[in-house]
Amino acid sequence: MAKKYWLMKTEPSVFSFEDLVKAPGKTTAWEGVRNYQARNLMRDEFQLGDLAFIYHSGIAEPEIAGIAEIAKTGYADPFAMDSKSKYYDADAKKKGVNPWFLVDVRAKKRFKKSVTRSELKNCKALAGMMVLRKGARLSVQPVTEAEFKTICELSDLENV
DNA sequence: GCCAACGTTGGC
DNA sequence: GCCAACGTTGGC
Repeated sequence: MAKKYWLMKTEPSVFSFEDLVKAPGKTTAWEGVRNYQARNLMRDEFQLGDLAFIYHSGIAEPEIAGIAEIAKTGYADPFAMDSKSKYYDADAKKKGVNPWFLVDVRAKKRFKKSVTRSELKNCKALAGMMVLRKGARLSVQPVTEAEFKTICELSDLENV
C-alpha cells in the first residue's frame, strides 16, 4: 500500500520533537489521544513507515519541527487503563474495555529551522491544509502527498 | 488572557 | 434523537 502522510500535534512543554530525538531509540509511544476520529486514524489508517510531521501547538509561533516515521502500528493505549497516568480513563477501566489506540513514532528528520504556521499560511499550495483551517482541533490529521512535499521543500532537511 | 470552534454529555 | 450546556483546544 502507498505510504501515507500525517500531522501529529503536541504541546512542546509536554513533549517536543527534541524530546523525541532524545528518547531511547528516538522512539516513543504517542499516548493520550482521546478523540475518536484521531483514534480511528491511528487504529485503521496508520501504516508502518508512514511519515508524520510533528507539529508544536499552544505556543506563540506554532510550527512543524520535524518528521517522524511510524515505528509501530495501532495498538491499545495502556495508559488509558493505568490509574496513575494522567491519561487514565476511569470509565474504560470500569467497563473493562479500552477503546483507545496509539502508535509508536520514531524521529526521522529534524528541520534545521522549524516551518512556522505563518510560513505555511503564506504558501498558496497549502491553502487547503487541514491544520490551517480555523478551529481544526483534530490532533492527528491526514496530510496529502502534495502537501508533504511542499512542506519538505519549505524546510531545510537534515538527518537526525 | 480572550474567545471561537469543536466534541461530548446529559436532560428531555 | 435533539440540542443546550459545558469543557477543551489552540490561535491570536
